[in-house]
Amino acid sequence: MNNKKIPEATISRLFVYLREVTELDKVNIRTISSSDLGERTNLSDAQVRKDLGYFGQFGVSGSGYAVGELKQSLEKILGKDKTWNVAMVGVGHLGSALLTYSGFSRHGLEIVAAFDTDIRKIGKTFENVVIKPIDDLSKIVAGKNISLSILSVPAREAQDVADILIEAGVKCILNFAPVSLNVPEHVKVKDMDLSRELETLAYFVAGKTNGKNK
Amino acid sequence: MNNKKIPEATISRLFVYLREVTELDKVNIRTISSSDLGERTNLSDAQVRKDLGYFGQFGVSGSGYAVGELKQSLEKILGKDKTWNVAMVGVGHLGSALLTYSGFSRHGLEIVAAFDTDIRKIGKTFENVVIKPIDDLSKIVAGKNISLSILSVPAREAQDVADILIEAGVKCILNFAPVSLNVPEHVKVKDMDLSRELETLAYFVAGKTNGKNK
DNA sequence: CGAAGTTCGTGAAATATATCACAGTCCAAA
DNA sequence: TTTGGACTGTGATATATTTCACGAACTTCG
Ligand SMILES: NC(=O)c1ccc[n+]([C@@H]2O[C@H](COP(=O)([O-])OP(=O)(O)OC[C@H]3O[C@@H](n4cnc5c(N)ncnc54)[C@H](O)[C@@H]3O)[C@@H](O)[C@H]2O)c1
Ligand SMILES: NC(=O)c1ccc[n+]([C@@H]2O[C@H](COP(=O)([O-])OP(=O)(O)OC[C@H]3O[C@@H](n4cnc5c(N)ncnc54)[C@H](O)[C@@H]3O)[C@@H](O)[C@H]2O)c1
Repeated sequence: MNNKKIPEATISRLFVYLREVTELDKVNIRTISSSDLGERTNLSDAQVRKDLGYFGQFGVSGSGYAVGELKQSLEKILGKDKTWNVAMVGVGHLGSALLTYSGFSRHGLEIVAAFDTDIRKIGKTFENVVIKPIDDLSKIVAGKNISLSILSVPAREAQDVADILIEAGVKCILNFAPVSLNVPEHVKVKDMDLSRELETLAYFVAGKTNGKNK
Repeated sequence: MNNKKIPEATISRLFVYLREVTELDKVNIRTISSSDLGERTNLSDAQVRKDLGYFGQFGVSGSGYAVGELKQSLEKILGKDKTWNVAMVGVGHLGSALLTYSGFSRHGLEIVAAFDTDIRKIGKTFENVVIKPIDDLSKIVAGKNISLSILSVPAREAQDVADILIEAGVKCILNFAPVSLNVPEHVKVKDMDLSRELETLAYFVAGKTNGKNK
């Protein structure tokens, strides 16, 4: 039916559609058109239809998409019946906020292991996760079959830790350290460089607005 | 010389190049080729040259880019001589980690105001920033000429707070709440949806790897 | 100095992604 | 049942972004 390559952006948007139809479902809205769904997600109606179109035909001409069905279909497509184990490395300011965040598990993401080098932190427990020394990483990641990781160590440590994670078999890294990580082909990194994102936003409103000369 | 529209992705990468040449400069490397710079940033040599090409000619055929000059040029292009005031709304787990992060100010981003609704938090100080009630937002944002903001309130509150921010004159929102914000044309939102990013990563390694059925 | 070897800058080509636009389908109402 | 209106699904088109590829500029070295 459709064997074209699916853009990564499409997958990412599918999660947004799912979030939206989940909300609609809660308030007993039964049907939604691509244009309404687009409006709610700040996307065009065509974008919505095209994204869904990669995976089949979910809509009904004349009335739109059945919310319940679309929700189920998206959950199926996106593998929402699965749970992902996640390893967290670097339980500092940011790491501990993430570690205590309950939102992940609602999305099937379970932080099942956390690592740090600071002996004052090792052994402490956050949300049922005991912080382990980094030297235990390899064994634990393999043992718990972990393929996702969150990296929130200082920039200077990030590459070393990434290497350890990859060596241990991790396949994805959500990287908060402001460095470009060097990783093999089969490993996916998503950089979450907050400063950079803010600065990029600022760039596009500069001139119109009010950055101050130092 | 060049009046084509510059891709946002290019701007974002420029910050990466700048980070890299800053490091090179520190260790007294004087010259770097586009292919070396690309290697360090996980980009192609052509990409590097094209990105820089939007802003002029910085390179020297046969030897590459002079690190010091490139650094200065990038700083100029990216407005690194400016400082941006940032407002932070929602000083919870995530917000307080961000508030205490020293990395922002190293990039010319100063969190100069923080807001919350929780009376137990109002009045407390983090890194010289006193947490204020949300009702003071409008006045303070206008008074301090703030155009950037970080939104880390619960999802259900996010749209309301965004409206307040926009009404107060903020032009950019770095949004950590997992909701699609509705904003006017002239306001830029960057979603930082951590769960979604992790799930999207997971999607692309699924099959090859080990999500567990619930 | 001249030749060999690098590397840039940049149009042109290739890819990737988003939008358009409309035939075809379905619904609802009379 | 028929008609009008509301929508989808999807090729075709447009736009955006990246990669290619090569002439020209520059460096180095014998
Ligand atoms: N805190 C923020 O709000 C924020 C914002 C943007 C980016 N970041 C980035 O996120 C990363 C973490 O920031 P943070 O503020 O949480 O820093 P932090 O110093 O509070 O925490 C870092 C943690 O990593 C641990 N660590 C250091 N080396 C390690 C290693 N080799 N293996 C395992 N653990 C190690 C430290 O013991 C510490 O607990 C940094 O790269 C920072 O630039 C943080
Ligand atoms: N904590 C994390 O690691 C994490 C990870 C991913 C996403 N997020 C998202 O970031 C947001 C914040 O998460 P958190 O864990 O820090 O939550 P939190 O509950 O710890 O903090 C939220 C803060 O916002 C304040 N608040 C609530 N309503 C407000 C309003 N109308 N105006 C001003 N302040 C208000 C609360 O008093 C609280 O201090 C949420 O949307 C969450 O989904 C958090």
